[in-house]
Amino acid sequence: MPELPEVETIVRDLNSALKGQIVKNAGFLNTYIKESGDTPSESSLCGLRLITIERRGKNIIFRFENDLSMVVHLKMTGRLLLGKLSPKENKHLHFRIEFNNANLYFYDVRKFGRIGIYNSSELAKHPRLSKLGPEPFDLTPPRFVELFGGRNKPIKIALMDQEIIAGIGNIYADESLFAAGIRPNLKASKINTDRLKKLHKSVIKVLNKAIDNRGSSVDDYLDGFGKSGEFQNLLMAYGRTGEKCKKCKSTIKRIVLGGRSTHYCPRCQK
DNA sequence: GACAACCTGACC
DNA sequence: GGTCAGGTTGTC
Repeated sequence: MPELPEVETIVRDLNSALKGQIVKNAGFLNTYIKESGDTPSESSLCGLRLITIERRGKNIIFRFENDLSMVVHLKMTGRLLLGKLSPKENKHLHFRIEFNNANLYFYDVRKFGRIGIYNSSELAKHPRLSKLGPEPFDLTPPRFVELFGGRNKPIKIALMDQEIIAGIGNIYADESLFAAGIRPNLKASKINTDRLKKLHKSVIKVLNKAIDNRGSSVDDYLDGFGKSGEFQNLLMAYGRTGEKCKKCKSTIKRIVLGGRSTHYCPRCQK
């Protein structure tokens, strides 16, 4: 479900509500979503202070005292929601933490999401986190060009590759490429430096604008308070197959790349 | 690379 | 009944 802007929004919401609180209780209601490889049990969080919550790519990392971290990946339909009261029975509720002043719930209809608890040495070896590429906002234009320049694969596939750059998924790959005027299936190696620099600017602009609008609620995404985002109303390409391009009035086309629906304007994107 | 798999639900 | 869905991972 969520990509960088959605995860960033959730992390900000949760930090504002939970930072500094003490864990009273924590537990899985369904261990199916427990990440394989995590070792300390969830009960070891009890009594610990939540130092802060961080985002790394699409991953959410809760930092607790005692060198413990909890890693959450929401995948397609996962949600982290705050609540004062216990929700009534919900078959999609899989994990909960009670803090002294609020509760945090993990819901996931499709059960693709994962939660794992690690100490710092285990966290350093985490198979997904340890291989993650740089954060988009940390990249200079030359570094961005270097990262994508020689790649012999469609630029959209490279943009969504978490080991090349972290946090971009299907929506923001399509939107960034629209903003840069680049066809999603163009091989990265065929794009000259100026156009790659333009793409870098577009990625940053699109991600920032999406964060400002609290993410895109196309299907399932809700923020930490259970509210929808607004960026779905501003999408130029994603999900607009057959509709008129907002810039040139041509019809938005759909192709499949890397097994994912890909939307672009054949006139604006070359 | 392409493709299926992991799951459930919405929609045609 | 079939298709599709903000993701990742393992197998051709």
